Amino acid sequence: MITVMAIDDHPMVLRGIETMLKNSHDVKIIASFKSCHEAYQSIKSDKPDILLLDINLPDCNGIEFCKILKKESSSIKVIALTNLNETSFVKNIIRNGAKGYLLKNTCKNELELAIKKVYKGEQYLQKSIQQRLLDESFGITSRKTFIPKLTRREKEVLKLIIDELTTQEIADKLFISTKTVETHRSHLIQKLDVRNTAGLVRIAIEKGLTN
Amino acid sequence: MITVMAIDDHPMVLRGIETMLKNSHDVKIIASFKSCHEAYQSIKSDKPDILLLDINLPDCNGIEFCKILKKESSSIKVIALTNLNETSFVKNIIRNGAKGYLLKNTCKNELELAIKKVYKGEQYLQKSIQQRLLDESFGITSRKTFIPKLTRREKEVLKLIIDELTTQEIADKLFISTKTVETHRSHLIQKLDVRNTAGLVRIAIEKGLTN
DNA sequence: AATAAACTCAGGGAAAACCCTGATTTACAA
DNA sequence: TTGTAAATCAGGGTTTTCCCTGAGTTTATT
Repeated sequence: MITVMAIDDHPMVLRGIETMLKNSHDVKIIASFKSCHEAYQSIKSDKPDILLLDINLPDCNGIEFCKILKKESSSIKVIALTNLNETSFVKNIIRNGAKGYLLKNTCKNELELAIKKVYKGEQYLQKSIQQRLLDESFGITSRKTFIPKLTRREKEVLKLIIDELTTQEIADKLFISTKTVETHRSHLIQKLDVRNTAGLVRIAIEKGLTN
Repeated sequence: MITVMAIDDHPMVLRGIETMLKNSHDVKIIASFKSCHEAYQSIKSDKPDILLLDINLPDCNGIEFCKILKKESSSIKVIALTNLNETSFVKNIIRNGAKGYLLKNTCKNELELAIKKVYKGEQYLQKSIQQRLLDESFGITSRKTFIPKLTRREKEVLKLIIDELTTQEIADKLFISTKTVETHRSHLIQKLDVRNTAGLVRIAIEKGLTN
């Protein structure tokens, strides 16, 4: 019997999950929670095999929570269960340790299948998500699949750019000259293959370089 | 016994609704559908008392569907059941004949209560929605959830900014002067309460204003 | 028909971003 | 030891963004 916990802030969705899995012979929901905070202790003590995790949650971001869990105990396997149909979120949470990604429009069979696959150590992505990732990699290959190496300083500067700081302000904050910041900026623009600040921010968010 | 139908494209949510109402003595779910199209004939023939209706649906907009049903003078009473936590949607669908508005984070008791109230001819709005409508009429806007209305043109310009186009390029593309584009830019900066292009891109992506 | 909102455009100026070449220092690895 | 990557900084110039005031036109709503 595979033990499962779920975190979602919608009681309706939790009920739906419970109902979908109720008659399964292999999968058992042992608890469900409205927030990460509520779930945390139970996960620690009861150690479920699988966690179904929403991303938009009231108290904390699902991606962050996934990261934390992975850092602390590698045994639990996380399946993202969310409405966010954006490849950037998929990449981001997979990069942070999730093994599956399902949209909430999934059905009973797929949910059960995903849980079993992930339990066995495989990865499970919903078909439509999989297709979109493929399409994307065929379409904009060079840029989107390439993850450039950014130096420590470049990442720092990038974060501050995203926080709307100007070159002058960044210079003041890091105790370096504006000229140095400009150098980092142009390196970032080259490395990330964009044209200006707008592209910098977009790519950084899409690739999750903000963390 | 109050008869209820539900339309939602997420099987999970439909299951949740069914489960929530299963043990009720006064309310009975008689059918549920993934799209308006599928539901239409059943509504016509079986004439349920209440329709739980999502707004974002694959084949048609819930608000439009509500309008159509009301135009055909069916006696059915519509309760919007959606994730759209924006007063504009509430006002819009209420204006088009809906009698209730619930978010999907509602619980069993509230769902049942709302159905009963609406069945009796009363209006039912979820507490948080009600409060926000009140706040709004007093001119209070909470900055966290506040998503300003962008005009058609502003959205167009915003998308092109995110695509790394310069003001000049945007002007060429939209066949307007650079000065006009600059006006839109500064309106965007004001409305979204940011300091520069970086903030514009970040907020737009985070709030999903790109669609 | 009247009001409001949206869209358009202009001038002028300050600030910021972008681009290029070139250079020094530090650190770490081959 | 030598080479490479990283981080630092400068000069000097171009382009873009940002900000302000002001104003005419179109479109939607009432």
